[in-house]
Amino acid sequence: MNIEEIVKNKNIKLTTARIALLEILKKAKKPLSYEDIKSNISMDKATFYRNMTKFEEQGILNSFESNDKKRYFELKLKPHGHFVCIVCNKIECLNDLDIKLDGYMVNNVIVNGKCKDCVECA
Amino acid sequence: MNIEEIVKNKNIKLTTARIALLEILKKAKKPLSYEDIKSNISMDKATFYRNMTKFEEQGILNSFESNDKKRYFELKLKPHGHFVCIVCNKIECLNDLDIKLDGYMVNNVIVNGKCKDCVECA
DNA sequence: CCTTATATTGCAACTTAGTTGCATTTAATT
DNA sequence: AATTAAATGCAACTAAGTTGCAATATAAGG
Repeated sequence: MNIEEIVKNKNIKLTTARIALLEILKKAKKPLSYEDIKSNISMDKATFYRNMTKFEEQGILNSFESNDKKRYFELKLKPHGHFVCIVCNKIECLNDLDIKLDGYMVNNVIVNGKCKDCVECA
Repeated sequence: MNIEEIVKNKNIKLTTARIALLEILKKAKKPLSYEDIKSNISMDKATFYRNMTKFEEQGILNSFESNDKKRYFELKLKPHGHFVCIVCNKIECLNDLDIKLDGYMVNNVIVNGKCKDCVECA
């Protein structure tokens, strides 16, 4: 899935900033925060957050607050859940987690707890 | 389950502030933020957050960041998941959601999406 | 019941992820 | 190329949560 397909039929102007963001998000195998990618882009954080809001409004990505008080963003390519470790804040994708709730629209499932590494070191 | 049972065998000094907090959390049928309860208590927010951290360290409660950038706290009485609406930020308890992951310790499951009301109004 | 050691509290100052206003620049359209 | 609406960068701001420190309350021992 290339960038053109992602933004097809969306109300999105394709600026260089947005293409750079979408490329990075597409390559990432997990949700990213502004902190994660700011060294890879030359873009004000206001622009970053405004673009993320726009992408989310247009249904291109999902976002959620993690336990480190940061917002994480991920393209809506293949739906899957996420595990967030309350000790080390690591985020892992959970591909075998499919939750449906009648009458609700489910965007993202987040499981909070201790990851394998942090369970062992407890 | 009364307050004495909750703090039994925990390293917790029972101050009036803590008793008030535990009473409020026990009565609540859903996770609460500082914002939610500050009008019901006379307590500095530093004291509030330090006590929540202490309670969590002692395994008395779980906490998580919601999509409104606030931290929510709930006593660990009966394990259950939570639905968080990305539109209206409402939090609902999901009592029929039981997720286990091999090797991980699961504390709290959060489902992000649109609640029944916000799906209808979309 | 009074004293003492230790934990807890309140205050105020601070931290930091994210937001907003505004002037400037860029993209899409004619 | 000119027009127009949207996007960008900057700097100032917002607000949830944290920290240092002096004052206070708690639990334990005499």
